[in-house]
Amino acid sequence: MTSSFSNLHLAEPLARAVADMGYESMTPIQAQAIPVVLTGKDVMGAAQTGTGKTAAFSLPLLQRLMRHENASASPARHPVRALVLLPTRELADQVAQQIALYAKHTKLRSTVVFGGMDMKPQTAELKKGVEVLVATPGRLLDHIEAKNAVLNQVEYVVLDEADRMLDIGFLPDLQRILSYLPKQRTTLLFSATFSPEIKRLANSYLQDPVTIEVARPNETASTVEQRFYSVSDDDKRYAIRSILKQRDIRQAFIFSNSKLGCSRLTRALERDGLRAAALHGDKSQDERLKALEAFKAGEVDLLVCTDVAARGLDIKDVPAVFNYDVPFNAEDYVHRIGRTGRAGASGLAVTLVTSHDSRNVADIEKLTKKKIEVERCPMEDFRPPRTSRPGHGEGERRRERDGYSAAAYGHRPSRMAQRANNADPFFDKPYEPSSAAEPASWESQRAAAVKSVSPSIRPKRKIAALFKAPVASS
DNA sequence: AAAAAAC
Repeated sequence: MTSSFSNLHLAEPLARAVADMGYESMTPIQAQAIPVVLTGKDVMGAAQTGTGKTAAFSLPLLQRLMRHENASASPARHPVRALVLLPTRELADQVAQQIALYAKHTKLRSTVVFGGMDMKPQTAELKKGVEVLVATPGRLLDHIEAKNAVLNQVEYVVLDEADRMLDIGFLPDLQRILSYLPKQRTTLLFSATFSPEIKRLANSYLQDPVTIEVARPNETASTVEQRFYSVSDDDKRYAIRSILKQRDIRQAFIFSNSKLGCSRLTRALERDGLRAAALHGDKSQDERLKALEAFKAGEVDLLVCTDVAARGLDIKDVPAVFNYDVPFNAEDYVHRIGRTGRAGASGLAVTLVTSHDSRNVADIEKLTKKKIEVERCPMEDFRPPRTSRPGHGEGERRRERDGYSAAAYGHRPSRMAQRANNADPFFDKPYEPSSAAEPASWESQRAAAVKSVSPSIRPKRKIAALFKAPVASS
């Protein structure tokens, strides 16, 4: 076939590194991007997750840097010539390791700097001089301001997970970093997802770019089986345990929308006797790296994480991803489920859906252009009987197992029954697929909510929250 | 509604 690395005529040290790693044929993004990057043009590249984007930009980048590689030990003779920026520390670490492998037979030097670690060893590496610098934005700015890193000779800048790097949270730092770089340079942007707005913004950073799209942007990998299960908040953890058991799955990523939720879920799963570790931004860097390593080594089965782990992390053979919470951004859904089904392997992505997630589910459907069926969750009964409460007989146990059904009891639930059952008529009702093609407007959702909620059983502040307009997004 | 990235 034409898409073999041997047809690329990479410089011998790079070809040898590729052979060392056992790579033979290129993935589509590699086959398309490598020749373009070799020309030195600006690139905007979109490809599905897990298809080898790192090699797609780093191999041709190294090849171009090799034209003037330099064996001298002086930092002045080793200016930073290529800068690779990433949105999380773990990702910077991973990409740096990969680049070091590709460059190992060349004379090119590379290093990585990110926060949460001692500055000194990073400074020492920078002072020795590196051609390729991999970094997260905050720490890089620290090094720039401390004059540890001089970027006025950068020829190539890569924004990996580019849409995240360009979003509002990162943009100020990114702008400052870019202001230290020469105007005359090559800029490469890569991601699996690009929204139209980000695409427009991205184009303002590129000169006469070549756009490479090997798949429809935002497309999910066909190797991932996607399931959406309707559950109540209280049953989420039991749902996960049921599915793990039924599918005979040992390892999985479990995504939570908040750091607190992530920690709580981890503790609860540990109490259930499962081997879980938490990974989120409130953990020390040491704990973060340990959690990741333990998961990679198979010492931990469930990596419970926030979206810090949604993008780019490449761990072999992770069979499943659970969305304990439906992500706020549909783009994050695409990235999260991209942690499984990598490099052509098969994977399972299970999203747990409650009644207040309709809108986000609709957004996912719209973004991925894939019809979503919300199914009944296949649950084994992991729910513990709550015998500690007084007055518990067969009826209560059945109710807790099957959920409260007014029909089954032939009457309307009393307020007390509702509280005892943790039933919340609006927030805890399992998700019901709506026949409406378009997501309901916020106003109509509010109207429906107000109608369905009797003020007498709702605390006042929750009602007030329902009336509060959402903050304008943009 | 949250998370991430600097101390």
